[in-house]
Amino acid sequence: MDVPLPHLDRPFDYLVPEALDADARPGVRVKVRFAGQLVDGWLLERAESSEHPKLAYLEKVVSPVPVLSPEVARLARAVADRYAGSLADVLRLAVPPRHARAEKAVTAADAPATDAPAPDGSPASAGGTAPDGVPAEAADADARPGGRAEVDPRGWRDYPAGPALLRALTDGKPARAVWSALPGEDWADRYADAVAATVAGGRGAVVVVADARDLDRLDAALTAVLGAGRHVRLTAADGPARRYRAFLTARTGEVDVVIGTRAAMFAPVRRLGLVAIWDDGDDLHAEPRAPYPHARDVLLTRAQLGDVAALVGGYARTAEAQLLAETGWAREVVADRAVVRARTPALAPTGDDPQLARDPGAASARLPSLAWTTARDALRADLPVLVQVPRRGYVPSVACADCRAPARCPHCAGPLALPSAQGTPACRWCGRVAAAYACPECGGRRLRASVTGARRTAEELGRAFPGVPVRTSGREEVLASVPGGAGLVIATPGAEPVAEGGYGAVLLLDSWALLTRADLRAGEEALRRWMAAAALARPGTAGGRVVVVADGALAPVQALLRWDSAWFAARELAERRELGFPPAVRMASVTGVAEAVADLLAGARLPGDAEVLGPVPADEGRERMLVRVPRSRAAAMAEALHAAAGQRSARKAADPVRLQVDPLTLF
DNA sequence: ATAATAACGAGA
DNA sequence: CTCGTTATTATC
Repeated sequence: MDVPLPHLDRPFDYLVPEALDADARPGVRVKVRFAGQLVDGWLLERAESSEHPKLAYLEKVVSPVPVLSPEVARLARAVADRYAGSLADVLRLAVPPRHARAEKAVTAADAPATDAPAPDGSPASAGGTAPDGVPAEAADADARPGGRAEVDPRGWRDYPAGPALLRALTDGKPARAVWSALPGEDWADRYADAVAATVAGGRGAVVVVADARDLDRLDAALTAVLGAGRHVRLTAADGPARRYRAFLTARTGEVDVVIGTRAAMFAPVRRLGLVAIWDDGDDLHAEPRAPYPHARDVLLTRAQLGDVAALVGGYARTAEAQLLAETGWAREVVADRAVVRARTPALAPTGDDPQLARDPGAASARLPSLAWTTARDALRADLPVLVQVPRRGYVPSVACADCRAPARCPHCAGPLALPSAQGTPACRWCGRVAAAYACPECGGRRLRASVTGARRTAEELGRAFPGVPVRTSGREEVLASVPGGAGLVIATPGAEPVAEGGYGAVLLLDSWALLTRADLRAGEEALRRWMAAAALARPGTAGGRVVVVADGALAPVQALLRWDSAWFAARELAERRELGFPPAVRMASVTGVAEAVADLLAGARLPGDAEVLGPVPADEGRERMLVRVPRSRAAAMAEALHAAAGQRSARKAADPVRLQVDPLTLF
């Protein structure tokens, strides 16, 4: 039933009229009369009989195409349960809106082929709770052709466990890996290897990446390895028609490799053998619509349910990936330290003190002198230089309104920030408020917010290095790649182009904008962004250098300097265990007006060891409570919260309450 | 949303 | 005790 009300989150039985018998197959969209009105729904399974005394007839089969595969139906139910949401909400994310013209085009093209392979050969039990053993996909895999082409494991040889991973994929084994990519690694090629190995074993794959640029890269790499037409892109950015078309291509089994952004995480793939996600720390992987599932968790659930291999990779490792490794659920695929050392660019921290910049060039660019000389040397060697600058939207730092000198704390020289538009500036390091600030340079007393954007940094650096071409890559225009040779590239985090041959120098200037964010993940996120940029530098042996403007004693900076995000992730996870934060525990946030939140929690039969924390004020006069349970009680908590939401919706409680399991931000 | 049903209270 | 009104609950 395609209604989002939590108390209606269960299957309903209908009679199938004679005329619809042929079309009414599991997985089709239907229309039924429910409480007097026509509503959309999903046909989950056919049955001989029903417990229910008086059944109504199915009104209509919207389209005879069984868009919902049994595997995805089962997955959707599991995801709804994990996130305390409704099946209908998950199905809205899992199956793209129907596009009649696209449907006609696809089904006309391969009408004879659609019935023959019978993608759902098993008697479809999509109801969710009834586990019918091995899904059809896994059973089919045994029928894989014996003679299979080996995939060249060369690219994975730098990782001792790599070649074995590829072999396992080809053998159809449900290998699970947490991969830490080496700096300079062409991750898209490695993912293409993994997909090719899976395909060689006669099975399909789903790969999810964070954004369009990563998708283009993976697309190109896959085309190179598999050839054209073996895979399909699934992303909301392609528009409804193309998206639905791509979806159908996968659903009919025409292709069995789907790549895409998080819209692809539910993609139906025949004989699924591998799910993979690249850069799982990117917050774009978190679905912003109810029930807010995270692509990593959806894919891992999929792997778990279907005996499917899983690959979680990135330059940096998340605490969640670390948990997979520590619990033994997945195996680490990492390079030996000697190889890491050989591939890593020369990394150095530097202070942020403008006094250090005695060179006139450095001063005019407002760069610490080490950053300036590093860039200058790389340009002299005819190598490109990448400068990572903060993105707008972070709490802005503050500068003198007259001379533009950065405003610093008179006490500890930390950066000042304005907590609100009209507030008093306060130090981000020591927290002291600087009520009567006077600029040490010019004596000015007025302050202005100053996140120096990519554009201005570009202008200033252009002046500091006359004659050098300057490119910017950011929100408006994201560059995929830049040529080798002397040139400056100014990019915001996540928009760094790849340079031909690698950058001679990478300057990471946005350190405290990242590190001082009031966020559980601030350190992890800073490291992730630094590593993503630093990975584009040449190895130290080939002259690649990275300068990070940050205190070298800080743990994320240490992790960057040693290129050891596993160490940082282990530390981070240990800390979260101590503090009782995800992923060490499971949390849920309950957001709404105070009475509604209290009402829901009062009605929730939470497990005995659940802790309820809060309230914390949320935006628009609402408040937020957090519920925390040990991971072993996660399912019980989700069930209790979903049931409580059901009670509320059944009695038509007016004020909505938002339930989020493992919300991305906790504060 | 809306209809069936249970609960309730006033008036006969 | 009945009728009419209102809260509650289920909706195939």
